[in-house]
Amino acid sequence: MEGESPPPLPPPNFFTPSSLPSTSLHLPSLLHQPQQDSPHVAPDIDWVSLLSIPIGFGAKMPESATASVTTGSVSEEQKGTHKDKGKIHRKKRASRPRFAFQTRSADDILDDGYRWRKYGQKAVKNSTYPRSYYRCTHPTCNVKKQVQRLSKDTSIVITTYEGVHNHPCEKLMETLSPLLKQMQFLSRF
DNA sequence: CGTATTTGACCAGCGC
DNA sequence: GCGCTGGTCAAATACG
Repeated sequence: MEGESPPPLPPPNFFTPSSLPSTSLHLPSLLHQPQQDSPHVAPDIDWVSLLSIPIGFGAKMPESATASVTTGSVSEEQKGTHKDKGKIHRKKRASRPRFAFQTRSADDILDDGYRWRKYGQKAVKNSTYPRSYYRCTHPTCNVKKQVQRLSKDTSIVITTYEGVHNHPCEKLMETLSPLLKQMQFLSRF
């Protein structure tokens, strides 16, 4: 199946309101990241286009939140990782929409409203901390993300998303529905 | 008991 | 061609 949308940019709608409490996203001086690893870091981000995606709600970013984005060329193919009795083989480094950003948080996992299941962890070169691999738990969504703490600045966490969610954010719905109800109620007056 | 995480092994890509 | 490294699987384990 090729359910996912090929457009080479739209990221999922992270930074949902519900994600804010646990993570502070203010890192003014981090834009010049030493890009030691895979993710290339763009010095500037067009959050408007990033957030105005069709899926979900296009959540708002905190005013001065910073992030590093990297996008890759899309090549839909690695779709169904062939499973072969326990041994799968991904084709090449198939690139899908990909972007990384940094957050300052004591917590490795930032709550972006989606549910993630950890499927691996690896020690990486040039980094004191291991990289963790997560996959979206939604059955039809195979978005992945990698989370790695910066060895230089242990308060910084680099999160790399790969792919685009093809489903709404449940948690966000949960969080917002009472709010919406309240708004509707209030708007009657 | 069902679901999520941990962890070691396996495999493919890439550089030398 | 070989070795290194990163990415993924899956069994075992932990947790609610």
